[in-house]
Amino acid sequence: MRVSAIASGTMSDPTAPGPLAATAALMADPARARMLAAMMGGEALTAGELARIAGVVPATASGHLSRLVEGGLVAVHAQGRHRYHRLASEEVAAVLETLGGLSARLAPRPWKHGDAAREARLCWNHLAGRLGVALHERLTNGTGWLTPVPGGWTASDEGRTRLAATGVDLDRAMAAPRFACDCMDWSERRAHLAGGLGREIATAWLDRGWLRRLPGDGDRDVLARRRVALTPAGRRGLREGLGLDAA
Amino acid sequence: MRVSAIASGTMSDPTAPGPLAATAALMADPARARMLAAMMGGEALTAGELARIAGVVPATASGHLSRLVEGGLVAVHAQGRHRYHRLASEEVAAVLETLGGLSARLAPRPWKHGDAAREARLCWNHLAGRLGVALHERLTNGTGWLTPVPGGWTASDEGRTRLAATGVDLDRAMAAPRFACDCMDWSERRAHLAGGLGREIATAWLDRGWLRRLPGDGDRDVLARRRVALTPAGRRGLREGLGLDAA
DNA sequence: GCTATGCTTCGGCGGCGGCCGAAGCATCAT
DNA sequence: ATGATGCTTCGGCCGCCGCCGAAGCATAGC
Repeated sequence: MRVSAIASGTMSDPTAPGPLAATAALMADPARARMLAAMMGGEALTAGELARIAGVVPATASGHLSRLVEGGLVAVHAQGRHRYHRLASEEVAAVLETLGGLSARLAPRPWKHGDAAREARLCWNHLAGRLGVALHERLTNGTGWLTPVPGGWTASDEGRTRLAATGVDLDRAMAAPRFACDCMDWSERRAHLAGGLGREIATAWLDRGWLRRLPGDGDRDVLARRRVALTPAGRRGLREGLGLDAA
Repeated sequence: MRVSAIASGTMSDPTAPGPLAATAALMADPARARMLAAMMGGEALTAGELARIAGVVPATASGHLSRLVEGGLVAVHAQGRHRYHRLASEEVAAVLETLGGLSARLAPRPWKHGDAAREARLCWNHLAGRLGVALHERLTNGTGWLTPVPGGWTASDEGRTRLAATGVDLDRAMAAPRFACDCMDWSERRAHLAGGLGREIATAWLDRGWLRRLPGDGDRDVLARRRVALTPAGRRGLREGLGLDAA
């Protein structure tokens, strides 16, 4: 009978750590969590930078990074005497994003960061902060350029035209596993745009000089590293192309 | 200037644990992870049951559960001299699901569980295992009863009719935050159906006796607790209603 | 009342693991 | 070659936390 088959030796040791716990443990250390959060900016960072971000000496950071690489969360790329680290996959970024969102909502602590990083920043590879929320609002409510589908959003013809005119590569956006979906914003507590479209919007606007990265405070502040600002050209482009008046 | 504002005291302590690490730490302990996995079955479990599942004495389990409740991952409901625990929200379940999926893919270790739990089981609130994968296959490939949209799946008219005929409440399924999306199967390494539709399918088929819960091995085996089996009526219903021949 | 059961709190033990400084390699610069 | 820089490995310290047994409450049943 079936039950005896389960009770027999074929079942896994119930006291085994389990893969979930192992992966969670990698994220559970404050220093490692700061490193991972920093890598959510999308760029590859050197071990030294990550050590400073995490607030530990290089020796400690090296150990942490080894474990993250070993655990498959981080990919490393040696170049000269530097070793560049980045998240291993978009899936890792997605897990960190959802886990971070849940954690932020669970922790009722008021958001301590100053307003600077709330204005506009990159979240993984797409636009977040007040600007990201305003864009989401503009594209979905009222204009109908994005219309809801079960798991996210799809673009109307008018929306495609408008977005393409701002330099966004819609074909590449469609090729992503998800075209457009919501990503909860830690600071605004409202949704902004993620998925392939979010990524293409951010890269396109950075490329054409509508957005520029702002220098952070050294590399201590995780959020500051990802800060971006709308340039005058970008402000004009958003008003004329999307009818979005970024205050 | 902006940078000085960040350098000033308004920024959070960069050495603070951070909510992400704190939440991850709650999932990082093997015993707690087993408890959380057990609660993914959807039912509320008593502290004693969870202690046995986790393989620790009640005293230890009590401590773990306190921390999970304190951390907002688990909700507790006292009734008589029992205390029933369940996951605090669907969002928690979603995070566990994605984190578990990532972990399973990262850990290349072969799946140790016997075949029993692989046949058919409930994953959170929807159908998984071989039956879940077969159903997913049937609904998407060939029939086109589910058609892909950016973030998941939508149902064709034919698909709605077919599913409604099996007792699925499509209105309730549509009301969910996600109608239908993929959930990676730990044992099969292939997608099965999650979202509102997945939930409604499982509840409907359990209600009409097409599926029945199987008794697990006491409550030691997490997967066994969630095992279900197709009844003869269910086998017939699936073949006649959906053209799905569940071997 | 008393006893049994479910659960929690308390105290103490032990180990995992994070931290650092020092030393060892590797790479780049002069 | 010689030194400087980036990074890793090694060794030792220390604290956190998971584990258990025992005792303390609460509820249910007699």
